Amino acid sequence: MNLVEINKALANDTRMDIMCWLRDPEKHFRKHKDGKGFEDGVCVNVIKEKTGMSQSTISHYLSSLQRVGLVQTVRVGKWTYYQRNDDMIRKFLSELQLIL
Amino acid sequence: MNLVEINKALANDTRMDIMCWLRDPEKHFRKHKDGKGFEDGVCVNVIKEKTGMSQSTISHYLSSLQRVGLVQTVRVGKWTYYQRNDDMIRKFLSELQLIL
DNA sequence: ATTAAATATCGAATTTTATCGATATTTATG
DNA sequence: CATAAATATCGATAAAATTCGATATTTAAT
Repeated sequence: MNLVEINKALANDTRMDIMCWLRDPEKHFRKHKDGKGFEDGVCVNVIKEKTGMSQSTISHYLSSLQRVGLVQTVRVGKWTYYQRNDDMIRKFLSELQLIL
Repeated sequence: MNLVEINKALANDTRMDIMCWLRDPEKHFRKHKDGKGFEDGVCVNVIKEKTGMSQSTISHYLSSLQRVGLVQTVRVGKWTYYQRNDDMIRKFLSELQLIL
């Protein structure tokens, strides 16, 4: 875990928003069209719609968040579902608490 | 207090290091040449020496940290002493804990 | 009043980030 | 297998961050 890299990932309004929204997908995102719930996370396109940014940008953002471990993904068919990695988030917060 | 702006300030190894070093100046910095202690903080030049970066860069870094409220300064004669703003740091950490 | 020391600001060069549209890839479906 | 849908990657451009050396400013000491 690299604290500064995680801070970089969170040093952007949209990426920070996404992290917060993913705490409670029901509250923040529209339902998946195929009726699937959010138990595996939220698919890229639904996040894209919420932000209003381009698909490529959001895909890129989500990759960054994944690269530093803040989110996890599952691929199911043609969809990639993104959800928070609460383990890593806890680790990050306590490490930051400890050293800062 | 702007969470994302604070994250940007901490999204750099040197600035993060400085914040950490300032937790315990006695441990991390050489003494001030005029014999002054660290009760008001650490002067720019001593921080500059520790990092090995240029004076202008470190001055700039310290300004960024001050702009977001992570450090406070006192001017005494020709010296500017920088020290942590623990109040703000606490606020930042608990806000981050709360929303992330 | 000059000079010297500490810090801040300016201007510039380089690197990194942000962001898009276009294209490639993967998977499901007719 | 051809097509469509979802996502990922590529290439490009604009904006922001990094970092320096040079210069300006402020204060102390002669």
